Amino acid sequence: MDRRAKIKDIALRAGVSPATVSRALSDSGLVAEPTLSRIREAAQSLDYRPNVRARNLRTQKSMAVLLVVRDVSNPFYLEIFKGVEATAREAGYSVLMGNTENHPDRELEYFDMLRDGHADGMVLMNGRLPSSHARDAEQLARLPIVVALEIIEGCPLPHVQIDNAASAYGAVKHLLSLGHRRIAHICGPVPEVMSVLRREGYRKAMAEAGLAVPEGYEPIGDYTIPSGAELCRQLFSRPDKPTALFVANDEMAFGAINELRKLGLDVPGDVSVVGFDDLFLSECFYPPLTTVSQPRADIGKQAMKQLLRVMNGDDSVEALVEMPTTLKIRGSTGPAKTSDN
Amino acid sequence: MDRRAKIKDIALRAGVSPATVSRALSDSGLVAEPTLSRIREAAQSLDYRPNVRARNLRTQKSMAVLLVVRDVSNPFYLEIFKGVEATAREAGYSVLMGNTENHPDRELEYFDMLRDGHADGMVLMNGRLPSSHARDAEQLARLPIVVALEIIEGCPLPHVQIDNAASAYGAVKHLLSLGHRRIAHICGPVPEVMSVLRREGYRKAMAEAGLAVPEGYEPIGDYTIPSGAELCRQLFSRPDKPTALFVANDEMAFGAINELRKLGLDVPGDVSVVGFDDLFLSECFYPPLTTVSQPRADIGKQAMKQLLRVMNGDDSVEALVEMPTTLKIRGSTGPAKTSDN
DNA sequence: CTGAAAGCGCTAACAG
DNA sequence: CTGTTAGCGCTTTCAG
Repeated sequence: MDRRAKIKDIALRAGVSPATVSRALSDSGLVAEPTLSRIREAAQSLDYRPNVRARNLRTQKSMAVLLVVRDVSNPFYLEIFKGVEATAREAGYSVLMGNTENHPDRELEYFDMLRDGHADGMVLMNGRLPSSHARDAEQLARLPIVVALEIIEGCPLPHVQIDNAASAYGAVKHLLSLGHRRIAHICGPVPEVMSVLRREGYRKAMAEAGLAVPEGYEPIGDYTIPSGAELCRQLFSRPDKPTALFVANDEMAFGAINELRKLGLDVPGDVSVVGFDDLFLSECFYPPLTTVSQPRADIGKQAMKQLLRVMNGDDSVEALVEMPTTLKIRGSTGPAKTSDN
Repeated sequence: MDRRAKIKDIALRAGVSPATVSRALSDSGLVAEPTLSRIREAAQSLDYRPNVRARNLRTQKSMAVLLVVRDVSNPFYLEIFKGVEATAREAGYSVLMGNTENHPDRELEYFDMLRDGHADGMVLMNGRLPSSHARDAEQLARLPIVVALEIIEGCPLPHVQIDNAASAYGAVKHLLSLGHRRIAHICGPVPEVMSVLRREGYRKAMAEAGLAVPEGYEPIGDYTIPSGAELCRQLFSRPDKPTALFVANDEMAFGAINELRKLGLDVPGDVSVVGFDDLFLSECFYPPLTTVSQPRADIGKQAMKQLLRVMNGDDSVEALVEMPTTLKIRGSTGPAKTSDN
């Protein structure tokens, strides 16, 4: 007996029809007791396992979801993976990794996978839609997709995100409260929404404090370490050097801090730095980075939860779930030197 | 026309049989030219996409592989994900995330998924087998599984790994060449093979240098930052404080360095530290960490390549692929103080 | 509560 | 080169 037992085999052994076996094994409650346990025993003794491919065809489901990111090797996603994976598992879904590398072709590919039945739903963290899909809002809204982390403007799909502007605002407020006045902002790749929003928060806090943002105080980076270093160097070659930096993500903040060290400037003695994201390692960096912490695992969980609702046709889907951030005040920020005020 | 076109629809429109359509669309080369393009056009105009679920059932394949790790949120895996994903994609496979959290139940679960046809193969980075499978080597060897990164002793499956002992040996040699004599080793969770091998490399280098390893110079950690900090503190409360540390992974090395800072010791001025793994951020850590760099993306690629061979019944599968490591010498190691010799 | 029958959409013999 | 036929293994009407 080498081949896998199928439902038919167990029907034969239990002396019932395949249909009954199917019903018994799916806990439908439609099978009576003497039969039920007979079937279960037969299944057990034959070491039966349902063939998912057959089931998938019949039910037109895959019990899998697609988790699409720009770059699987970005550490930022790690805990989101975990959150999504945990929630998906619980509901019986498995998770397919999608990696777009910011290629429009690949972005489209995952939409196709959805269409083709590779997966039943998708958590999209890609920040944009394939152009072919962006047009028709009606049709788009019907797709089983939840947008997480990133924000796609004017997109009718449910979103799970943080309040980027408010979080940035809070971070800058913190610097202000420490007495800083010359606060520069190393910005993300505008015009991406997320970067724009974080910059907005910065501007709002500055404006409220009655501070003008000097020309060139908002250089634009690309979220990478070298970019943070480079822009920091630029900023500190100015006559009006900042005493504090609000950096749009932690990686650029790392780059900036290392650059400051090279310039002989102490953090936070000479310059305070606030990041955004709270990466693994931001805490054990030296100095420990003050940063806006996103509840990444929860974002993953929420996104998957929403997606489950979408896939179940549950109408309690929320168009927008906003997750709270917290400013983690650590060692990279300190009071402004009084001479600098 | 709302419903998806199926092969039958396009057969109808092109005036051929479904079988011919299937052949045409799969580039089998069995369809002649006038027919071929007619079919392609029909498919195009109907916006046809094959239903993967039907195909999967028919072909008894899933065109998916399972990538099983202990903890998806461990940054170490990031580039491996990328390597596996890239190679899998190229071959038309998608990648399912598997996360065991070191639970035997979950480990088994993924083996079951393989059996059940969720995936056609598995890259196992879990370091052990479910007890139910460990017994029967014959049967195990027939499963489409490649073990990567971790080493499972006596397991007949193909492995893709690095030479842990030799890499550790090289790391310690580096410290020796800098004049260090009191070199301690913060060890991983023995008796796990990987930790044992790294310790072996350390011991070998020490022995060759004619140095005895003092009692307690090889404390055992669990690869986490706090564990590195704690063991470092212990080590430096001894009378015979080390002048150098070889730490079994980068995370514990981070913990150790932060602890040294707290103790008022300079790295590398007072103490040199070598890590293992070369994480994202090890380079931008302060001081930049000297560490053994594993070619993670390549490990992922190789593992997937081997798995493709296994799944294709290709007999060129190598039982063991050993990937080369390189010692990245950065700022956390320096010459021993002469007074310490 | 159980059985019979139909079919999900595709591919692969087997003929022609 | 193309058509016919027969399932892959399961679930789900529809009857009884």
